[in-house]
Amino acid sequence: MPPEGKKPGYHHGDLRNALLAAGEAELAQSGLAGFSLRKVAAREGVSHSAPAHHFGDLGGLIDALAVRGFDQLLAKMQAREATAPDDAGERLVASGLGYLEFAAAHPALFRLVFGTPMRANSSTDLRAGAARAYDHPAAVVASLSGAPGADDPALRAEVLGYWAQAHGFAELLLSGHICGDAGARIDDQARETLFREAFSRRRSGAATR
Amino acid sequence: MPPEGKKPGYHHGDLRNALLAAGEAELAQSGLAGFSLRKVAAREGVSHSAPAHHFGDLGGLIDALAVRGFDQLLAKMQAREATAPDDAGERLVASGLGYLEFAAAHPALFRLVFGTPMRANSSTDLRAGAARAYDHPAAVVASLSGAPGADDPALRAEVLGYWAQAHGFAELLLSGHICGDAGARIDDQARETLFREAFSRRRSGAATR
DNA sequence: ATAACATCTGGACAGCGTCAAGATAGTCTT
DNA sequence: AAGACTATCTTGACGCTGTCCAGATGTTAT
Repeated sequence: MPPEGKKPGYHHGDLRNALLAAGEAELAQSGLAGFSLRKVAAREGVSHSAPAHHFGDLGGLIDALAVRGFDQLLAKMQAREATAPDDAGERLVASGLGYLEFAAAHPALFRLVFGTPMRANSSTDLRAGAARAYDHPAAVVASLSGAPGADDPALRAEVLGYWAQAHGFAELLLSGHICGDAGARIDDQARETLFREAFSRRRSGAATR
Repeated sequence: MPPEGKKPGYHHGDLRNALLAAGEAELAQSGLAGFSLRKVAAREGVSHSAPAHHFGDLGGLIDALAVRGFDQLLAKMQAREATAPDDAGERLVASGLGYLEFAAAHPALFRLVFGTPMRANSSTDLRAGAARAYDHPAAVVASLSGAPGADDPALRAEVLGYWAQAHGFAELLLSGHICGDAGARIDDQARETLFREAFSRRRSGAATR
């Protein structure tokens, strides 16, 4: 019966995916600070050490949540781009706005995703998820810059600068260093105006390369 | 005898400042994950609940460390600028490099500083520390843009874009999304080259405003 | 000296992540 | 069909955490 999980008919059915969903819910509700393995387990009505078999330890659960987070981030970028006019520059701005949208909609998950350090021994899933999220804006920048070689160092710098700006904007927003209070949700429209304003200067620089 | 703390002659002498120093040391050694009030207290040889009287709770200690962190960040920016040639653009780049230097030298403290959300009810000290750190790059940008009015919205956007890029670069560096491994210290020279490359595009954009 | 106060200790408590041992349910081999 | 095997989950324990509270200790003011 489980749609896609693992084999059907376990004790729980599909505990692994259920725990991931519960983890996201818990994260959205209690934030990153109060996040705990035991609360996630309790949310699914399962014993406190049931998650261990699926994720090893807390780090394992966090990594798995981060993988899903990367994919959600990517999806937000793509969704926002789909609403943009058919212009390379506009698509890039839209992608950045999608980035911000995700951070604003899921602040705790966003912090979890980028709080998880990418290490040389990180799981393959995690590295692949991060790569998917990075490759997409890279492709957009490439199309904007007239598609030079994919390994062009200038392109790499361009993507890095773009990503850093969008990411920093998101982080500062969540820290409350932009709107003055991390709790008060900044108005969507105001956020977009602010980002466009700050970002347009970067774009004009990119166009002159 | 205590140089500047509070009144002299306590049981410990100047426990508050001693705990702050111990906190930074603990942070540098064990990172943000393993950070604990009790370990900091043990470092100074005092009981596990001695810090409570000076900082209230863990959040109070963290806020106090964040205030110091902001000042250290500011100092790093200023120190780096002092070595830059006398050119507004170069000073701005130097300021960003100072930002990165601080993040690379004190990763856990950097994350603590910006992980502490600025809320409307945050302590006056914390808000003032953040303001000091923000006002400085703002002044540099203002001098670069030909010093328009301090409340010019265009200037505000310019500063925000600059800050976001430097901050995002630092965060991505610490997450391991730039060099591929959060543990491996990226070479100082490589970091600077990368940042200059990514940042120069922004500057050229700024110049055309 | 006596009172008031700031500072620090020590014990208690619930919640946490992790580990080890055992119960339960599904699958596979024969 | 029956037994062996494995995956899944429960239970109880451990040390560590932040916080609270009663009290001890040292300092200052009256």
